[in-house]
Amino acid sequence: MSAITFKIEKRTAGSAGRAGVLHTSHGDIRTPAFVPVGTKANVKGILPSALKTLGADVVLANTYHLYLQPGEKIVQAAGGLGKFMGWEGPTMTDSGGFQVFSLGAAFGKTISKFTRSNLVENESVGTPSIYDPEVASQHGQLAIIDDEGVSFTSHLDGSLHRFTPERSVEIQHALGADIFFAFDECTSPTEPYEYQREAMERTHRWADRSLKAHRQNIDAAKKQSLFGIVQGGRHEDLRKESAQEIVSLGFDGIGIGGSFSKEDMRGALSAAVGELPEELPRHFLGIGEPGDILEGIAGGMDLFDCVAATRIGRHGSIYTKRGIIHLRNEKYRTEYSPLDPEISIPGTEPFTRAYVSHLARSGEMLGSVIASMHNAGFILKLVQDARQAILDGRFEDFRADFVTSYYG
RNA sequence: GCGGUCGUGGUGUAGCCUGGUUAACACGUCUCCCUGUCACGGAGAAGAUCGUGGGUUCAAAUCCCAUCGACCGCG
Repeated sequence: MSAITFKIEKRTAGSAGRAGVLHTSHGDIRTPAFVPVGTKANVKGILPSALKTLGADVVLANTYHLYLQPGEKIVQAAGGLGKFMGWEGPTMTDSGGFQVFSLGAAFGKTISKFTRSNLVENESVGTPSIYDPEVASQHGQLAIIDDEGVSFTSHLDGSLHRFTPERSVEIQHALGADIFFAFDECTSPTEPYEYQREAMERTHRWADRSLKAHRQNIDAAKKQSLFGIVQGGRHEDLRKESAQEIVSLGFDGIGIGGSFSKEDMRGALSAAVGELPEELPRHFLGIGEPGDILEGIAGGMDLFDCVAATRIGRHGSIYTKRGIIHLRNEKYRTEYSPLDPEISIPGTEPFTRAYVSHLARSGEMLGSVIASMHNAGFILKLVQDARQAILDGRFEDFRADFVTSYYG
């Protein structure tokens, strides 16, 4: 049994896309949907009320971060993630597995510089039992993967911690989101095929353990839904195999994980989606840029989360119908025009490029707030418009028009 | 008027005593990057002939003299 129900309302004609509604006890998520990321129980720079006005149905927080600070017990005592952060709608949590990747993303690329390090083991068999010390040290972190789980040091104080699939489920039960993810390993695209297979199979074992741990907690299983994650790197055969395996385990929804190059994304996605049953909601983890989201929608994905909107906004860049612009650039200092003359984002109407350029240059937090709101609103609207286009039977035209304008 | 301190990229400084490769650093500027988060992030670039004039020396930001300017103290 599942705590959510998913209904597909309309499919695209020339592609695998679909529009639907994902019902949760905290409200409906109209799909395709963009899920703003609120890692530490807040979408950086955007109040929940504003987020709602911008059109968000659901937000996603991170297990790794909330476990470290303030600790899942505090969130649980507050009444769960949604209550804690003042968000009344549906919520999701990521498993923390991605940190295994993000802490060691450059492993293999710069490994030659560290051959003297006794931290690097089993290099020849492609088993990075410890990830790149240089990258890790940027965060003051190390992560050690074994079949049981992953040991890692906190980026906050360097203390040692350990996640296993069971522990991740336990934490996510405490956080109490409507939808949460199984603990997985996200590999670097630079890893060889053998390692991609090894990591994928480990992720499958972890998925099975996650599901068992979830079902053991009767109360949580009634209220929360668990999504399994398909891995397999850029290899279509692995993606296919992973999708079959994850589906067979009986999750409430499917996440597509991984780190791709642009060229590999479409193939890996379609290979996986081809193995998925229609009725399960599909979440494309960490995607993405406007074009990638539309690609994902066409490929049959329903949910997307991504930090890019708020992150690039914080760093002074905004999406426009004509592509990304860097507001910190010299020329925008005196451009007294709307952030994007071709689109209206609720709450950002009064502000000009010159104004936000000034705020960004002077390090004012309001600049980050306005740009984050604009970008989140831009992506939310893009996905909403795409949804409407699917319902109206004109998705491919909509997509082509957008891409032509955005990517020139 | 006398004595002293100080003048180095846009800003603030280091280097000067013990002359010697492309004058260093921070911030700022310019450009790029950011896809299951890093708000105070990452990469690259441009930018000073060291106040001015003269002298010593193979060689001066560095030593000497003069001069201009800023500041401090004494009159």
